[in-house]
Amino acid sequence: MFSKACEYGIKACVFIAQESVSGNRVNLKQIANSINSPEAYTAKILQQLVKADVISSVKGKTGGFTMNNTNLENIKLVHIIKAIDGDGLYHSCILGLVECDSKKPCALHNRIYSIRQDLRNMLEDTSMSNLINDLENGLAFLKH
Amino acid sequence: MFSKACEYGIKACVFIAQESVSGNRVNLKQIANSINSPEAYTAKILQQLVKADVISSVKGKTGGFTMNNTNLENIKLVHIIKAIDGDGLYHSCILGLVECDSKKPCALHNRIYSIRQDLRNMLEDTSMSNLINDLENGLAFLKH
DNA sequence: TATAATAAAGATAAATTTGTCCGATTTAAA
DNA sequence: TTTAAATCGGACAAATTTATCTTTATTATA
Repeated sequence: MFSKACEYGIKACVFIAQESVSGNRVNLKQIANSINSPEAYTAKILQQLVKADVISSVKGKTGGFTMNNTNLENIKLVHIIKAIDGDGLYHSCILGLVECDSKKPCALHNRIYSIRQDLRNMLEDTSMSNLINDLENGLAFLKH
Repeated sequence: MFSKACEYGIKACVFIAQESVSGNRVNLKQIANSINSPEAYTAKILQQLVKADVISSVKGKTGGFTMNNTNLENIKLVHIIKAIDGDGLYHSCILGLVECDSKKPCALHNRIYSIRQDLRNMLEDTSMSNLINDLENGLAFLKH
């Protein structure tokens, strides 16, 4: 459903957000460690997220990554996913037709429509603060 | 969401099913043409579907592919998808955790759960006959 | 100022997915 | 019996995704 890169990106963001709340800036090694991801590849993904303004970075010694923690309820899953995978997940035709809409639907268009809509709503509604809450309460995990 | 191979597989099956109803056996060229897919690659996918008993094939001149048309309401989307992509779509963790269930959920587990369940139900409920109906009535298309 | 730790950037490599090609086998029909 | 049209199977190639390596730029601190 998501690319591997996107999976890493989401987990990294949640971790960064969580640490940002506690006032901590975290570096690549800490991130990769906390989400169980390959370090160098994770670095590439973090760069994409910095460019997309989802997270911010500080170079140099004591540098690392943070999220503006006055804004965590405005950073939604959809922002991360768009930055990495684009918005094909609920925009492009599920059967790959170039032209597919309610006027000229593919064979699955109507059957997948509401499911995709639900997915879209979830991704647009779920914020970093929402996700952190579950984590803090031990209701969810970023690694096993 | 689906792999390219799976997209082709679904479209091919619907086309084959539709022709089977009319008593027609169809060959690779007709299939690739009707769903706008690369011929040789489509051949590979059809082989997988034959092995998985989703479709059947006849070799030699006048050979081709058919579906048992007394059984079209029992062939569901899920059978095609399992044969090509496996059942990861609603079985494996959306964030890639090896261990992820209601007892130890990933950060998105609960938020994606019902959406995946809806997807699963749709794939398990939608049969070839269902899909053919829409096609026959001009309510859906396999190519643009 | 020198050093060490960090992110950024670019090149490369490995793995997977997508796609092509060709020969073997099968079968209907000329 | 030959030929032509079809699936099958294996090898190969291209494209994309995932992952690594190396160098450069930046910055805090000893």
